[in-house]
Amino acid sequence: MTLTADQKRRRAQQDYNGGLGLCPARQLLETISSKWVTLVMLALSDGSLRHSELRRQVAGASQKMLTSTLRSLERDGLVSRTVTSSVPVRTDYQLTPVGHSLLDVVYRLKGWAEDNMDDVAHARMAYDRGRLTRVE
Amino acid sequence: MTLTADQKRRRAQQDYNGGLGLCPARQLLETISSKWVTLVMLALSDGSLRHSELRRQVAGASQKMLTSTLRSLERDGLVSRTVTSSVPVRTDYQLTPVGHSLLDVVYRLKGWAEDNMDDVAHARMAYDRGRLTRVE
DNA sequence: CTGTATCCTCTAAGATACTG
DNA sequence: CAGTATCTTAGAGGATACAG
Repeated sequence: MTLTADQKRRRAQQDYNGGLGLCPARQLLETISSKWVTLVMLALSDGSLRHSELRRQVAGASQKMLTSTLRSLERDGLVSRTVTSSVPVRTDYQLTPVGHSLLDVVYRLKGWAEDNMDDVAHARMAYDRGRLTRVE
Repeated sequence: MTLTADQKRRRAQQDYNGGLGLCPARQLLETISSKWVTLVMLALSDGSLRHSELRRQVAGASQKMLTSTLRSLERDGLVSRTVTSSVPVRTDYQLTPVGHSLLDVVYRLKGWAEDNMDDVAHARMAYDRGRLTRVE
């Protein structure tokens, strides 16, 4: 059986989605690139916080996003959640050891970014300038 | 002037989008979490490749995505593009030094993922199991 | 206080077809 | 060979209202 290049590509696409898509590194990228994940983890870096405290500290996140971010972090075992059934309810969140180790990795990312994003920004400007002069 | 909590949150949202949204680390995350960026960079890690070679090596990427990924990498100065105006045209791509240094960071990410994503996967299963028994 | 549930919007990614 | 142009779609993120 002979496959066209296009068919091969589509099959590869399947492979990607079912195989590489499950690759650990890919999953990690998807986790930490979620909009609020790093900010929440950062907020929790020096201790546990209540939901309302997080809300204040990670200002800008809607309640829905804060909750869903926390849920996914909890699900991944990066954050632990402690509910105190008083009235009113009290909920505390804190990084697990795994969560802390991930935060270390995030700091490395941050380090590279701070060291190099200036260059990147300049490259972008140069590139865009080139495009403009060619277009106008 | 007094702001409601909601007004404060919305202002914070603005601040985020106009301020933190421009934070280097955030930009970096957005770059490398784009679906094909890491795969393309990986493919280019041991030398330059032509467009068609990349197409074969990064199987699964549509032509559009491959091109647009390459464009954004070029714009950021992570990849350089060399066009040879023969017939037919020949285009070669290779990582710049900055691109290589970013690849190093990506390898760190990959390392953490390989070391910890097992734990994460187990945490997920445990979490989901809990949810299920509660729901059923 | 801590959350769900609903609806809406916007954009990354993909399918497809065409050009120098 | 290398690339652009257009259309479509799935899902992340956000606004709002309600509930234990």
